[in-house]
Amino acid sequence: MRAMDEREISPAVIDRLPRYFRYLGVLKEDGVEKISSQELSSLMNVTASQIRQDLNNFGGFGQQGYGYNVEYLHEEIGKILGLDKQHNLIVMGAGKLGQALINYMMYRNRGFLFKGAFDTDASLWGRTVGDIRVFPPEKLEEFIRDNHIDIAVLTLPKTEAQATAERLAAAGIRAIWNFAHVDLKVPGNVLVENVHLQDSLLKLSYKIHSYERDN
Amino acid sequence: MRAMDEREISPAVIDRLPRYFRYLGVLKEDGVEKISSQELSSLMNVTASQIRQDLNNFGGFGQQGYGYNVEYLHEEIGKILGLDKQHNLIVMGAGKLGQALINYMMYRNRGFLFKGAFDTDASLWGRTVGDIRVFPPEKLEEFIRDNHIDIAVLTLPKTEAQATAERLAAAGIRAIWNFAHVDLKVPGNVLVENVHLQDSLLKLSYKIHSYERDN
DNA sequence: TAGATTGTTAATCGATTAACAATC
DNA sequence: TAGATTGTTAATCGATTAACAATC
Repeated sequence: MRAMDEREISPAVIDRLPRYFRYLGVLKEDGVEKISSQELSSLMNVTASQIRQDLNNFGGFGQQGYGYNVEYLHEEIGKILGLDKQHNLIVMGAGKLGQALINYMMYRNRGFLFKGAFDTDASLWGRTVGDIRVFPPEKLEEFIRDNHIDIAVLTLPKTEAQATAERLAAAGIRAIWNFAHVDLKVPGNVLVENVHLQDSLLKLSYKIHSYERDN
Repeated sequence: MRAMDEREISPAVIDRLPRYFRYLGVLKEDGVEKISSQELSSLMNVTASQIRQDLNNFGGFGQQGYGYNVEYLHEEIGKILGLDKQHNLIVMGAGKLGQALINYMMYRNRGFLFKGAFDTDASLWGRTVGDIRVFPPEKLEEFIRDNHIDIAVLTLPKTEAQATAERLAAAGIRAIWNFAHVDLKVPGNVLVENVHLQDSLLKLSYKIHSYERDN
């Protein structure tokens, strides 16, 4: 029934967690009360076996002969993802992408609070994006400390990204959501999640040409 | 020396191709002429064996006793990724994210040409983002045909995403770069690459809490 | 030629799927 | 209780790493 000990969770499982969370959220909104691994599997296009294996990495959330309670499972996966905690974010680089992320993510994600943005461009200082103020970089360390910032969103040119990442690490940031077109080198206690948009577009390009070669 | 037959390339390999391309681009810019799998491996934090295996899915690009010519390998991986071809793009949804993507991606990626944007908001029609014009949705099919659009960037609310994807598929689009917070159902000949920003942020959140549990 | 390093086969490791006993 | 479906172990499949012969 339970299985949560100190085993390492595989990256493949972690990759799938947000997707489970997303589907369960939709089911919950639709008023679905219970779901079996078989039903969820046909919905998500994965095997029922994989769903049960994945979930059992974190504990037994289901009930034999019944299935899973949608609301409960959604809640529990939310906790596994850390959504019961609050996160305070800053955005490094208040250019087009930084501004868009503030606007795009701010209201969608309860629990992730954008607290400020930083940019070297003095003409942006004091201005607001959404209702987030842009500050000069020299205020960074103080701001991180005073506002308990744990996540920095990095939307800087690749030339500035590495130096800024190091400065963020030194200032005690916990995690970097990296949109810069480089792989960051940071101390092991700073966690990095990359969104390499160029890489993603290149993959799509590959698929197009690979498909054309084969058909 | 060669190995390119009709074997299926694994998704894991495809995932790594853009990263190889990126590192080789930097090496090339830095004037590095040749590199061995061993040198590249320590740079990229992967095994030399994996690099050689990955590359040999597509052919023998190296030379025994020498290594790989950086410029040549960069060029060849570029071709594998389809970067020798031109792609014409439209953006569906000219909101903050759509606008940011146009500005962010437009000048960085030769070969990917943004041709137009579409939005239901009449106040945007005729306006430009970067130098890209925003059109009303009723012009979509005609525009795709006339401009040989092959990729659509989808930055719409999830409620509209699926219907729009179907319309794009019917209009003959080849691929969708999907930023909407849903998994699209499209015919098998339409290729989809997802950028699920919320999922990515949730993964980062998981890592933070998992790290805190373990330390 | 000798040294270096690829291309490729074989061995290992990890992740997915299948099967089924446990149990609600 | 009988039926259903989980939790979990075992079997399979695929991906990564190691090893080495081929060869520049």
